[in-house]
Amino acid sequence: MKGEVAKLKETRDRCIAQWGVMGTQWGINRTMAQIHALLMTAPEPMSTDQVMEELHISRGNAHTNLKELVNWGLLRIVTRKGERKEFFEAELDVWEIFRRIVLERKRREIDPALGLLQGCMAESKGMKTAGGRAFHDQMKSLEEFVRFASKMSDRVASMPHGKAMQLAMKLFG
Amino acid sequence: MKGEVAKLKETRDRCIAQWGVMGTQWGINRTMAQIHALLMTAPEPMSTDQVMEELHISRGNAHTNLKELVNWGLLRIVTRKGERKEFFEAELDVWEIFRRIVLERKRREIDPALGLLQGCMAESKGMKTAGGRAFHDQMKSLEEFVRFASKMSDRVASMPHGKAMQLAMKLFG
DNA sequence: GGGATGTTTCAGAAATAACTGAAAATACAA
DNA sequence: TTGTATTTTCAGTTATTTCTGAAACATCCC
Repeated sequence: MKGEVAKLKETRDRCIAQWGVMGTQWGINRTMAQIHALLMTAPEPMSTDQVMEELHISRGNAHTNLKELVNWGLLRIVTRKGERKEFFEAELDVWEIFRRIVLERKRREIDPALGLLQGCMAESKGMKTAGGRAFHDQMKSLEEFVRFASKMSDRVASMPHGKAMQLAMKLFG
Repeated sequence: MKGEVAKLKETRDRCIAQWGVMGTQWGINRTMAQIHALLMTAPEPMSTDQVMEELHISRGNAHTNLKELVNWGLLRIVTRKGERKEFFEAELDVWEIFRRIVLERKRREIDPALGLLQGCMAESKGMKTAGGRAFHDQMKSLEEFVRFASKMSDRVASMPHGKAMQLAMKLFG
């Protein structure tokens, strides 16, 4: 019979691999998602070298993606007394993970769209032809909605966990 | 001085090009996003050939992406009496666009993650080692949250526009 | 059937994104 | 300052995704 330790390793490895595959569908790269899964399930912080070895990837790749995850706020850098090496640990609180992802997506996906729509609205303002007015109206309704979505993202992401859940429960039972 | 028609064309073209660039950051391909912008700002339904000509793309590319947008529910196929050709028109209602995107993303991003987490949870159930229990607990808290997010997506996407806005206003006024 | 019109598929080409490995830069300790 | 450990960068390579263009397929009409 297989030992529990071996089975855990197997399960965890498959989890990491699959999380990587899914990452490509979330618009982040495979390695970044794998590192995230690796560290979310690591019993303690890991160094760049440990990540390289575990995932069989190069130093450059490990480094770049670790730092990118730090930028997202999904990993923290920790150091040990007397050691210069950096270790990385994952944010484990699900609400905090959610908040970070919402804010980052807003920044990358919503804000640029809003800027574009506002530019188009401004340029088509006051047009007299039917085509011009139709374009302006369409841009306007999109802009209003995207601006609203932007605000909602901020509001949700600024709520504490308990409050958000309480609210959601009240709404949706 | 530049005519309004020319200016509109310029603005619209830049809008389409930029929407395409942003598409790549949303995890859909450039052409698909461009076609979406093209049709959202088109005064009337367009044929595959018109789309090809407007965006300077091949038939295969136009076809594949038009059909993909139909799958998302962001375009509809319309036909004209006595004509065999298919024309495409965009969904213009912002709430409907939002709903479609939420549902599609849930299907692609949330549901697969939920499946993976539930599998990992099941496999690590009842483990006795500290590592095994920690892994199980982490999977469980992620699973609970993702399952919750899945439910929220469905609920929000099933609300009529008016209701959703009314609710949002009450919450965040 | 056979021709005309339109849609779908797909193998190979082109473009884009991700990764490697090594060199350069940085930080610290002696 | 000099040596060592570590981080960062980046040019070149590899992998993946997207696009093209043409052939296959479908549908309708004569």
